[in-house]
Amino acid sequence: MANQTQEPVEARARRRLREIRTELGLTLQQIADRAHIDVSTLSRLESGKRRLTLDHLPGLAAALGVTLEELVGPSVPRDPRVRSRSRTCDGMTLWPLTHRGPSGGLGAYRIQIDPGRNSPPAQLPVHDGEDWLYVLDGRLRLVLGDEDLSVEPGEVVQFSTRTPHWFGALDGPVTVIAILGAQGERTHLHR
Amino acid sequence: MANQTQEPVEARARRRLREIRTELGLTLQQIADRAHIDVSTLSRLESGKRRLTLDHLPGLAAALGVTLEELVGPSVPRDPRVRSRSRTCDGMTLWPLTHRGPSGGLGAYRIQIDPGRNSPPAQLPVHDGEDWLYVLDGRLRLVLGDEDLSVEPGEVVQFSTRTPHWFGALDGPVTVIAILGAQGERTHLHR
DNA sequence: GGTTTGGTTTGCCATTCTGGCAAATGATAT
DNA sequence: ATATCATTTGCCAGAATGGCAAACCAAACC
Repeated sequence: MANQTQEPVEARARRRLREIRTELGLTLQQIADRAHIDVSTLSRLESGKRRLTLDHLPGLAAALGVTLEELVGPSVPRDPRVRSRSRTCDGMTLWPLTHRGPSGGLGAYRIQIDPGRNSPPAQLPVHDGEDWLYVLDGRLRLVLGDEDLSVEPGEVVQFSTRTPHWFGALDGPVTVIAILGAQGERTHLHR
Repeated sequence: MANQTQEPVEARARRRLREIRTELGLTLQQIADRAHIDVSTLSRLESGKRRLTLDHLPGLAAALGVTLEELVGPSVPRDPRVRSRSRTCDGMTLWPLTHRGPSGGLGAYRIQIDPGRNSPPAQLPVHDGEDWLYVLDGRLRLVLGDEDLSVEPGEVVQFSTRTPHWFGALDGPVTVIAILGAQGERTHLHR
């Protein structure tokens, strides 16, 4: 056999496949469609009942929004630590990344946005401060005043929260890193 | 087929296999032996008459003395937008994520740390401000005063830059999102 | 020329694996 | 209980596998 003393690359890739998919809250069907393979095939790939080949990788990596290396590479899995302290509201799950430190009303979060959070309320919140977002996975829909933007993975937006604003999912789950300035309660509605 | 619009990963791996082997002046037999596979199999792998699977890779990479990544190659790079404005220094590549805005001396970066940047200088920098790091990939080595920490993907660290500090790679390339406060030039060395 | 000597490719074939549909099973919500 | 969605499994004709031995191909050397 080709792989004896070494690590089981294929098995690990399989495990990550499932890990990442479930973390993103996606179904076999969704990924299978995006990767142009059959659901049953994907099921068997993940569960080890079918050989995962090299040419499966690009499609699957793209479908999951990760790099090829994240599937085959030797790097460690993801954040079990941050996981426990999450809270959910308004179709988003927030993992606080900062210990509420001396730096005042500023918070950093890893935010997982539900595909369902895809249209803004009639009135957009306005408050003091500045928000900063970095999109890790998925496409973010950002409404800023009159503008309705789409933000792609790897892109960044930064804006004053005095502008009426809202963000959500464009067409699937989204993961962002967010620095939210002035998390205060003095949030007003607008228009 | 699993791979249509994407690139032919398997074909590329095959090509590299042969390229590297011939460049090293090694024979099929030698590599086959080291990788514990049959010569005929290796021949067919290289010439595309047999499917190259994930579990072939570690053995072959080891036999050729290259990393797994060198065979499966650089994945499609993300974020072409941010990519162009990078700058490199001290074994790190920085992609600015903030437009130097009104928020003063605060900068957000996506930082790629070279595996070579793995040991701190004799004197650690000290300056005003606060740094915040979120590890995306790889393991970060963080030296903070007397502590020598390892930070895993998904984990976060936040510290005052008045503490003597340094960060680099632990055992491979690292990608982090960093918010560096007070990027000022008034950096001093310590001890 | 003809032969020798690596190096590489191919014939063979019992066994295993593949892909993709449809149907079964599991899990949740109503 | 029932409807709905997600995941797993049965099926099976056709394709791929592995590994031995034989064939092929060059280049070097009588």
